[in-house]
Amino acid sequence: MIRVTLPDGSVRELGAGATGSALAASIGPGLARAAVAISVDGAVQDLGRPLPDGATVSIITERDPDALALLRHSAAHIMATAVRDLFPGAGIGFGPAIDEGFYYDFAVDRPFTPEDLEAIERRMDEVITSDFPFTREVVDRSEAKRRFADDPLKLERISELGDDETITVYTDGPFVDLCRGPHVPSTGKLKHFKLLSGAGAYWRGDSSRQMLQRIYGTAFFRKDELAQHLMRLDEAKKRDHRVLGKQLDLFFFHQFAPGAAFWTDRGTAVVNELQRYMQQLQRDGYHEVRTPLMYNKGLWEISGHWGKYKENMFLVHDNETGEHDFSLKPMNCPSHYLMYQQKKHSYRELPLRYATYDVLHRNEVSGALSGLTRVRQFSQDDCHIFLMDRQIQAEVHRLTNFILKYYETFGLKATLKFATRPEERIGTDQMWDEAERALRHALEATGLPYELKPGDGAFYGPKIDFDVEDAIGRRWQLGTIQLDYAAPERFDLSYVGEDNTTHRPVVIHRAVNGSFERFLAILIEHFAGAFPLWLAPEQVRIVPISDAQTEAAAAVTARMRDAGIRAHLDDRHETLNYRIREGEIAKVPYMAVVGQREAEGNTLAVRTRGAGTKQDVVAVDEFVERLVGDIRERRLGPG
RNA sequence: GCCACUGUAGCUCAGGGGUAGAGCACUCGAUUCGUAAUCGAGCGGUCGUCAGUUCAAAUCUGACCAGUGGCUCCA
Repeated sequence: MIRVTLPDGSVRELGAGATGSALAASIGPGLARAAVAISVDGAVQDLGRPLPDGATVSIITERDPDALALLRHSAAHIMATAVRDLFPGAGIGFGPAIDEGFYYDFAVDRPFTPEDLEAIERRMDEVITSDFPFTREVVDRSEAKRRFADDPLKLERISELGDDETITVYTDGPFVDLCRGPHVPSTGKLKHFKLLSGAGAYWRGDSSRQMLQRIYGTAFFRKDELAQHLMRLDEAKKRDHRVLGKQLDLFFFHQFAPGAAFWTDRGTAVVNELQRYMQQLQRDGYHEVRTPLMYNKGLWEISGHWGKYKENMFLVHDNETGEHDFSLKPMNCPSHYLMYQQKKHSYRELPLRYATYDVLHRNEVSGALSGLTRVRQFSQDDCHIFLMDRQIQAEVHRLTNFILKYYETFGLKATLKFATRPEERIGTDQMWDEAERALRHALEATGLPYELKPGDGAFYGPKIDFDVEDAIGRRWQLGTIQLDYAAPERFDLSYVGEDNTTHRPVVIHRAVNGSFERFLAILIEHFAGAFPLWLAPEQVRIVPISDAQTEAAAAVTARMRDAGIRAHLDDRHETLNYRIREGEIAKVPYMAVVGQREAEGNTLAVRTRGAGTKQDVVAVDEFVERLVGDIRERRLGPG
């Protein structure tokens, strides 16, 4: 007899050697059906394993957050089962559950085609129908090596396992895999899955190692969840900023300038608007500066970039020395330090905030480039703040509020991450204690929840990162507040304190957008191209019904432009329907139609984006006033 | 950088060893219209670049350029 304690505190007696499945069955048939695994003293394990006496257990069902990862891991095994069947001799790499599904890497002699994926899916269906149980077996090292003698990838993994680790092997039907587990009880548990794509992936992510073929897939417990996930992927595709950017005529790329965007007049209007907003927010207490884009290597030697970051810098050839002694700047920080060094600073000036929008270049490897999200040329809303230790808390508090307010303007919900001292770091423990304490206090003052990332800080100081969630639930890391104790040392920065002696300031690196390029990519996808009025490249399109109203419509357009509104007149000799359609496709927030009635009455028939034929006849004055107000307040909408 | 795929008109795409196709856009003409495509005509391409194979290459081969997906969320 054994006794186990359930989550509600009750104790159950079971026969010796009773398994999780037996426990579930003893509680009820519904639970037995819904059970996928069991937590024993906090560790998740297979239902089929015997329960130890005296354990505290809880049955894990589909509703449990851990259950999905388990299902997906099992799905990866089922996929491998199918692949091994269709591609005998395929080597088996890693096959974990990931955030949105699972993958498995295979050593095969050719990449998988879309047809292969379909065939694998069909074979998986058969494996599922067979409802093979997942069985666990503990083996010793030599037995493990014997079992996987024909698979060098697995042998490599086995040789790395520590002597104190239990080596386990899982079998489902014909497929045997080295695996830590746990798994769902049988292959039949997998009902709703889809293979999504195949791609090359290095063994262990190391580009000097063998290239494997990876298959990505996803799986859910419920059919509607899978359908919803697939719909979300589809929605993300539709919102792709690269597609919308072309459609809305915002920017383009050219093969002669890989990784650097060309901004059209429309795109430039949006970027300018973003920068103007940032400038407005930074009117008080910030010094906007401009510094050179290109520097002699001497600067990079001091900053440490020449040693550690050279690979990512664009070096420039100097005709006089014949050497590549110059580099385009990949970051603004050193420029700001040089600017700080130019004068002697009093403690009274601190915190001193230098803000800039300078263009930066980073030589990303060609394969990493992607639309506006990974580029080689970009500009940041960068700011470096020089301050005293005791000012850190107040400054971080101020910055955090600033950043959150900014995101709120776009309807982006932010979450915070707090990264503390890493293993490899500079500075004393006392300094880190103080820095982390100050950051944490500032964080807590916001009243927002934050995630702790121990050991994730920079070597030169702790940091706060800001993640935002967009309209379709995707997360992006954007802003950052980083404390830096190293740079002031390297650049010998100082200020004169109240005591009339020299002190070392601390530097805070702060970015809100990250880069304008990437932020705009996120905004395009977040708004699906339908920018709020204040950001829209074209805010109003004025559409006269016939030539008789062209003059009146032109007068309205001029009137709006005078009021600072980006208004365009569409007096082409096309039908009204045609022009309305084009305006809708261009996602212009408002179309103001001028017919005879409007021209005579000094009104506009306003069509609001997304509102269809529902129109709103308003006086020109009133409409202009309304738009100017909405733009000034940077209201979200319309739509 | 590495692997796979892709590159045909301004855009989206079809075709494919024997003189380049469609729709939209653009130009011109007609239409002057009340809220998502009026009709007709016309213009437009060294088929990403450079080599090679071939009687013949947009098509096959190679190199290069560019784009797309991916390159440990650890058995």
